[in-house]
Amino acid sequence: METDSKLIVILGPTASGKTGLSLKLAKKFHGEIISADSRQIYKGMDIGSGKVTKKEMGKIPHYLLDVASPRQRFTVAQYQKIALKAVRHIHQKGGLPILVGGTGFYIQSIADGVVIPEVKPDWKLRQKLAKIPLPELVKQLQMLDPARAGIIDQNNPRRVVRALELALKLGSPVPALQQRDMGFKNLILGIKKSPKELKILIAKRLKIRLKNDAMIKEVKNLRKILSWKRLEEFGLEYRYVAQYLQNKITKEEMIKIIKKESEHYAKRQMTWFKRDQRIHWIKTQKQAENLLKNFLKK
RNA sequence: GGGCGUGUGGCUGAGCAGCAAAGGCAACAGACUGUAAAUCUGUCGGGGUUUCCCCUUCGUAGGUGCAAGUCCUACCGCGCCCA
Repeated sequence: METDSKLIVILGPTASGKTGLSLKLAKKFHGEIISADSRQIYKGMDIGSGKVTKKEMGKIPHYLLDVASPRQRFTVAQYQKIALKAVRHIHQKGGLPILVGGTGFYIQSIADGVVIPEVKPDWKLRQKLAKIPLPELVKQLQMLDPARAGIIDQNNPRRVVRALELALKLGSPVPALQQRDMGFKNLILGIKKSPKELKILIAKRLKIRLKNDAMIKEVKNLRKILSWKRLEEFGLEYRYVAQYLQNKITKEEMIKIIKKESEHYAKRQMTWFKRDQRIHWIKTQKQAENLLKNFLKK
């Protein structure tokens, strides 16, 4: 079985069962799991992010969990570096790396080797820019990098600011999107679930997370080292549990909103995934296994 | 029985006599070059030859206006107060 140049990707919307499937496939195919989840990255964010437990992991090595403090902002570029290292490491060991997660951008950074411009976020600069009205920023960008200005979403302050940041630091237009050959072949599996199924799964999962106030306690713990604002930045469970703990919403409202927002999130994920024609959409574990077998034979 | 108030698109909720009718929610679609569970956009009564035209809408029925969701009358439903 030739695995030293291959990568399995398991993706899908939130609550679709990625973790479970990845564990089973890892066991069966001597795989090692690399998380591609922008929240599981952080220490202390376990229940709300749906992180695998030690017990579930068993002997299967996992990477890219708990690699950052939630006090610091983690980014795709950092993710790309560490995750790539993990892939290489597994390859060297003769194992099969399985990239698992729902963060499309993170997956893309590994599976497609997107080249991210080497300009670190300058938070001071961003703070400064945040005070300037958006139309002003857009005008500046149009002068510095007209091509970029035409491409990006001019209504999205976050995008405009980053584009400006690049233009200012680079002193030249942002190069067109580049992809680097990562040197390995991908098999991308997507877990297919209908919106109705997801809705049920999301509700079920939330109930479990809320059991014995486990998730509430988790957020309370995080609050010891994080501001409410930071906590709310994380979105979904973290955002709305934080709002609940601040008495901004009732518990019933919190539950309702988390469900609804998770459904929205699942939809956004699917919008991202839909455009990738390489994804093999599967319904069962058996389908995944068959695809994997074939892939590994080649 | 009397007084006051209210009835708007799937929901919520604005609405000055010139409106297919603000905003919010939901729904549907989409973007994504170091915050990506974040951030942002479009559509959203129906139809068409779709930067414009037509039709049908604001509890029901009449009425007054060139023109009515907006004014008047009656009726029906809902709410509060007095009996």
